[in-house]
Amino acid sequence: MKRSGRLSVALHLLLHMAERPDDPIVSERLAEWADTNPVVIRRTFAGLREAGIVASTKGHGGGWRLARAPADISLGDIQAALNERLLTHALIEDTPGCLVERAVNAALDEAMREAERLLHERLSRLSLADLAKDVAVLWAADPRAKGEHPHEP
Amino acid sequence: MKRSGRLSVALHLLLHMAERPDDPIVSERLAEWADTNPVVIRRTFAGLREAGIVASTKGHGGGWRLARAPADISLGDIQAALNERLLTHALIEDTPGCLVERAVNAALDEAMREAERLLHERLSRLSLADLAKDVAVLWAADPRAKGEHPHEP
DNA sequence: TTTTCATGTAATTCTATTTGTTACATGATG
DNA sequence: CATCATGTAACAAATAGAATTACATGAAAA
Repeated sequence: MKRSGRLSVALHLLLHMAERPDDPIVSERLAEWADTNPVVIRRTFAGLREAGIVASTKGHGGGWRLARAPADISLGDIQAALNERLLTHALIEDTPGCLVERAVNAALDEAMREAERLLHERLSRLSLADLAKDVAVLWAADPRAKGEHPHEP
Repeated sequence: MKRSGRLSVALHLLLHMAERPDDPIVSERLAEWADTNPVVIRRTFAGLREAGIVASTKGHGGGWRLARAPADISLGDIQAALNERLLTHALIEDTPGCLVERAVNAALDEAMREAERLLHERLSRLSLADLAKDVAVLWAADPRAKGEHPHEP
């Protein structure tokens, strides 16, 4: 597989950041957790910073932390901040002269937009705090699984 | 742009094939219309043939034609036959040990599946005949536009 | 103030996916 | 049997995304 995608990676890391709101985490550590490169983290998180979801500080003791409470950060916010394309939007070209192409584009575009709208609404109804609760439920159901966590001390 | 995508290309060509159900169209001509290569057409249409949407014949007078009436071919059928991925399905990995990753995957997967289901239902409610009707409406609204069609004799 | 640590970002390389191309086999028609 | 068309495999090219390198900026500690 490997179908990571920025949204899932960001969610994973943000949830870990939410576990310890007080100490910032450096890009290098986040990169280890996500099995990627620190620069990729900075690039990805740049959008989150602009959206006011995370804040970064330089120098000693610096790193990344959440800028708002987990309950105030929806998955929709995160998705929008990353502007990752979740749907393909398979249109033919900008302004086709062919009437058939125009009709195809119109139909597909409308269907895609509707699906996109649904997806965004659904993601907007979930917050980081909700997901953290899901994690707690999983943990209660299978306490041993916490040990399987590959990146805890 | 150039965001073609197999679905939009296939729809475009199928609609043109629906205009003249009686004479098969060769891959080379379809390729010209879609501004691509004949082999790409054959590859794309192979899925449609397996799904019983189109039929191909070899030799003189051969080519591609619709295998069913346009009213019996839904956009959902076509999309399924092409198995083009319209949504990104951004999951982390197959079976993550980390509970956080599992919770993220569960939430995203459910949202994605719902959007996918909606999209497929919506596409399944539209047939090629419906789109052909849309084309007719466009033509009535702007009769000159038929002349802009780049691939008519 | 100088060193160290961390982010910010541009530029480049790597890699995986998709698309396009070539070549040739198979089958149907005249 | 010559021609036309699909069917496919194999390969090349283009693309997009990710990873890497390099260096600048700023903050804390020494």
